[in-house]
Amino acid sequence: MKTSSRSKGTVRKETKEALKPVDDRKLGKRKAAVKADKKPAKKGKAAKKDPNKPKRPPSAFFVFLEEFRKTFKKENPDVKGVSAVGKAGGEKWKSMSAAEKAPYEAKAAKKKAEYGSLMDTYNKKQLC
DNA sequence: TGAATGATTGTTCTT
DNA sequence: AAGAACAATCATTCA
Repeated sequence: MKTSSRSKGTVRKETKEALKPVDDRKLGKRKAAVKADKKPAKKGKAAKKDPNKPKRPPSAFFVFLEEFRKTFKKENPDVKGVSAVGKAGGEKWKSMSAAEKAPYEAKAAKKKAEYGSLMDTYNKKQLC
């Protein structure tokens, strides 16, 4: 459903240039396919480049995943690995309708608002 | 023993 | 406009 969730207005029309740059991500291996190859998602600190850089708020998908993980693990206590929940969650996420994602998006929207505030502070620091 | 990885999508920043 | 990077989780795995 591309129903376009871009109701934000960021891109009003942009003609047909961004009609669909690429949607065949194949979802096979996001590692090198989606991005070159950089995932310092270590446990310590992934990006400690900027001390004031606020962490990005969890997206609607993450919010849903957070709750989904509990349910999934609860019904599948034998599940091993985060990829299992990730795949299951991603599959279900796509199966969900906009109405179902609404509450999750609402939360994500709120996070974005708070993140915006932090960004303002971060911007001031960067501004020298 | 300890640190790193893998997998999901989304959002946001940076160029 | 387009690309690149990172957000959480947790069992498994390499040295």
